[in-house]
Amino acid sequence: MNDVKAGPKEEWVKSRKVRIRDLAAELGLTKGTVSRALNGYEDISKKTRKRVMEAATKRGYVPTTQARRLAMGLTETIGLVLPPLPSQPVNTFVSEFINSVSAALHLHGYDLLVHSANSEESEVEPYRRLVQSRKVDGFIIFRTHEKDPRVNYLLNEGFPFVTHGRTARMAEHDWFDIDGEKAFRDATSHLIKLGHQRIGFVGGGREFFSAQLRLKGFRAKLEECCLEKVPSLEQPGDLTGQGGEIAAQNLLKQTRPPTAILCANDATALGVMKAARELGFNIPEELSVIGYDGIALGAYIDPPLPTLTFSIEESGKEMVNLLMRRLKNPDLPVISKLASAILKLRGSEGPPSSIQNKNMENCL
Amino acid sequence: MNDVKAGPKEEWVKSRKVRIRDLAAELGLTKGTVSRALNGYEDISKKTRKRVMEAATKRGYVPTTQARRLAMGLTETIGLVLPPLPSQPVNTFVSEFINSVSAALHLHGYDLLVHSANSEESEVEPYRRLVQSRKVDGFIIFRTHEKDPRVNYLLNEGFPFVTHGRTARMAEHDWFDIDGEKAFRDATSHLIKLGHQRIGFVGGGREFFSAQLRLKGFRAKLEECCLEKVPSLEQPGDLTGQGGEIAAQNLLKQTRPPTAILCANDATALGVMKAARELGFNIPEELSVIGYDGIALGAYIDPPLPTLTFSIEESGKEMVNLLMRRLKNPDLPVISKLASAILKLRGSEGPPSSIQNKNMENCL
DNA sequence: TCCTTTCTCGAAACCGGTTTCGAAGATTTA
DNA sequence: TAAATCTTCGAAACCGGTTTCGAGAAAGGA
Repeated sequence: MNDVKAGPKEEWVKSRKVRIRDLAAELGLTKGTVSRALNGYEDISKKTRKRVMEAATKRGYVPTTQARRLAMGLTETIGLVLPPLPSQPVNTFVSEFINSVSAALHLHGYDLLVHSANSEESEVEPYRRLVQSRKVDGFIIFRTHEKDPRVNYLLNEGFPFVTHGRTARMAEHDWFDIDGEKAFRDATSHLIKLGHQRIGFVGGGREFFSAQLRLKGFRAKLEECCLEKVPSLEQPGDLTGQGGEIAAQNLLKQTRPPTAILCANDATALGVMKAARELGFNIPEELSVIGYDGIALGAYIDPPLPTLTFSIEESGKEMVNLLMRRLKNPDLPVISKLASAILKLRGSEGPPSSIQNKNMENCL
Repeated sequence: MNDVKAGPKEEWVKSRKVRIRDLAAELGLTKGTVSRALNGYEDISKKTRKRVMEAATKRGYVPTTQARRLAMGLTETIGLVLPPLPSQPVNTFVSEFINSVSAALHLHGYDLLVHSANSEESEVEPYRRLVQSRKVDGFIIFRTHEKDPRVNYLLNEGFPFVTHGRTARMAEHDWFDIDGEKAFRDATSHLIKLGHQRIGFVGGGREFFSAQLRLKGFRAKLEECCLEKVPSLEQPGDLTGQGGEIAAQNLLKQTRPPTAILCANDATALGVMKAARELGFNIPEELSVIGYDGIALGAYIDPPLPTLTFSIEESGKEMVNLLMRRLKNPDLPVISKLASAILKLRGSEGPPSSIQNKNMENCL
């Protein structure tokens, strides 16, 4: 009776997986009963439940996920679409983030589906495909833009998602973010305390909201400390090393170059340091540089790179929590979580060579 | 008739997705006919096919993947289990690799399921779960060990997979690898040509087969050039920066320290450079260091880190090709592909300070 | 002893598709 | 004009599970 349509019995017993109907037939029960026994329904006698569970263990029965999910009308899968990687990725954020998200999802019985974005098509296309084919129940989005087409699309569809980073429509969706504004206020404050008064800033592209906020924090602290805002000390960047090099040249070739430079990320900071060396600036004696991302490698270079760092593991966990909450009850009000980055000094940021320390103590 | 059990019609028309039976009802056909029309069966009249396809487009019908896969008895999904990340990941291999694998799979209509390994349980456990629950059709495995329990398990199950890296049982499974042995012969050769005669080596842990092969290449070239093999110049490492620091101390505190050090990866190399600086060695004047991995960051440090690099994108593509071939026909003979790493000099490896160049030209 | 309640399980529908089979109707052939 | 063949589609089984409903048996109460 078990013999479905396979060849000799000995063969398929090993190769063919045992399905619920095999188990049912073996036990003289129907598959409905077996299913309920295994899923803890109350209307199954203890005796039968025990028989079923023992047989299931013995035969190594594990329900086929596809079938179970179809029957239950859910996918238990979350999508994560990798944005186009920079041609020379330097930070390990993506892999750590995937790792942490995946681990957190696993605790909830969810799987992580990772897609890559095809640079030739629209940014939302992968999302559209995943939504339409109903492969996922929700999305984890990171590296948000201020006006993010992915966010617009999903909001319009009413499809659940959580972003890592804020957007222009952050009031309408759950998000998790690092308080980059505060982080850059802190970093700026630290530099001012050291005596720096001409501080350069290399940004990260207008499209990334987070980069904007970092700039905002920088400016806020300058103003708070009554330091003059010098437009030429704010250089655009693109979150790459090359962008950092170019920006650094623009900064350091000025007649009064900055004595410290704050960078929107570590890749940029590395580019800045390279350009500074090439222009003959000693770091940190003549120039202090601070990055953002907390790349581990920063500790190994000479001089070590001070950076703003945060817990990627926490980011992943929190985002999964937000998403699970949303999936459980789509009508809950939007919530968000802001975590803070901490300034990881590595002993290589110093006071400016010529300290002209106006009395600023009261300001800090 | 379309009204299933949702509320007012206006509402569900937008929210509820259209299923094949809706389409069928709308067209006055059965779902079997609609399915065949959409899937290009020959027994559907051109007229009907056109009607069906137009309606499908208009209503935005996309078959639910879960259901299709269940009916067709396949998952079209490949699993990738992230090995426990080092506490301080330095290279971006993982994210680039995932990106490339995912893109390549997508071309074949396959999805990528990324799982993270729980360090508390056995390494094969995630694989076992994915196999048993039939969530995937095959695996992409990387960072192989010589005796790899994952490989053993999957071979025993007869489950399709491809590894990035060789194993003790490489004759039994498809694999892709970088020819690390040749890479290290090349790097060693390059150093010898520059005049180095005492070359140190920092390995990468016995468990990784690839690290072993790199050592093998190093030794082979030494022998080929009739250079004495000095055991104390071969230091174990663990592929981390800290490991590199320790190894470098062991090497450089010797009475006759090496004039060049080859490292099993870039993280190690960075640790070596850090320790060397702290011990007062000038790089590259007194010590040349070469790494392996091709991290982008290596170009930004001072001095730049020479490294052995390879195309991660190609790795991903090739592995997917191997796996797709295997899935299409499980009985094909095992094949493998070996790609080569190239020595990426960055202008910071030099001759030893005191060149005692024996005549070695004939040897190279 | 008979009726009601509670336990336990079988039967069948369902999830949303695919695929096989066969029966009409249309077309060609004899 | 009847028979044979071809087109085209409906009906139904199937993939491997879950869940609802109701029936029969066992237990409890009057």
